[in-house]
Amino acid sequence: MQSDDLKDAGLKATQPRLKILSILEQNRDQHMSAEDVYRALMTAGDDLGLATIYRVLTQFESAGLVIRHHFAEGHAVFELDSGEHHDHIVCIDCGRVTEFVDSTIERRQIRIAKEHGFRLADHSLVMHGHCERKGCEHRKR
Amino acid sequence: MQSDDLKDAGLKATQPRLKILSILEQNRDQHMSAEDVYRALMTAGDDLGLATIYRVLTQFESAGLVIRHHFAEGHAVFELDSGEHHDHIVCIDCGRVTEFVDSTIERRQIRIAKEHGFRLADHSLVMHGHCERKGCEHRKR
DNA sequence: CACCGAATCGAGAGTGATTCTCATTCCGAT
DNA sequence: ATCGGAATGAGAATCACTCTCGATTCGGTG
Repeated sequence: MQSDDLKDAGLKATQPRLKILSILEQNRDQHMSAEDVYRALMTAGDDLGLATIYRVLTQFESAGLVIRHHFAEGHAVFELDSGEHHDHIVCIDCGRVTEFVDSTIERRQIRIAKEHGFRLADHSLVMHGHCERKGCEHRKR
Repeated sequence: MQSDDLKDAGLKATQPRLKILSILEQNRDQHMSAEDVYRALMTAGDDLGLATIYRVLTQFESAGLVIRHHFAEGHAVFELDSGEHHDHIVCIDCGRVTEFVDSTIERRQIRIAKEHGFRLADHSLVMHGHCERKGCEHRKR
């Protein structure tokens, strides 16, 4: 049950938190901004304050439930933390996000960090390109 | 002469642009935010408007004179474009930025993009870690 | 080297995303 | 059911940045 997920994460199981978690689970395959979550809740008939959404998403991040990304500048997007690290390719034209993992790159990073006197804690690799998917119009922005 | 650099980039050699370029050259080893540039100019006795700095930095970026990065969320930082692509490691504790290039990673990225149906245009790899440099206190945030 | 139209500036208002404040409401251990 | 601390919501505030527009500066021209 979801309320247990929250308890396990050390958070009280409040209505707003349950609803936000539920929206994120219903959109596992997407990266949602706070605004996206807000709109999804409105559509579902739940009227939470935007401030609450920002606050809760940040708590979820601290608790390790979600990961925050900054693909586009301007606003952050969130995804449930699947536990498996991965990097992203974002289509410059349509914004679609594809995930991938590459062990060669992962290994090289650790080595490079070490060579430069760093203990690697974390990294963010975002590639930008043009996807060949049909429906992606390479629309000029 | 600097005014020629601007002319070559297709920009009129105005005082504000010359001064901003000069500040960036004096800080080649740093990544400066618009605010940093603003303060450096103030300190040097030049009182430009913040709006001008943002505008000029954006023009410099379009002209290929500088590169804009988003290491920390919140604000962008700029560095003169050396012409050689590189990625970054940022120390979580002291904020120091180290640059590196790794051809293995560069090659893998192109291949991965292709495998996923993308034509790679660009990428951003930022690693975060703890540097071992003395003076870096691992000070808690 | 003074002139003039176009490009550029600066100050301040405006914007979008996010955070803060604080009075009110909700959880959950007792 | 009760109570105290945690959480929420509305709106103000903040932050980084962009826009607007009247004033100023460039630099090619005569």
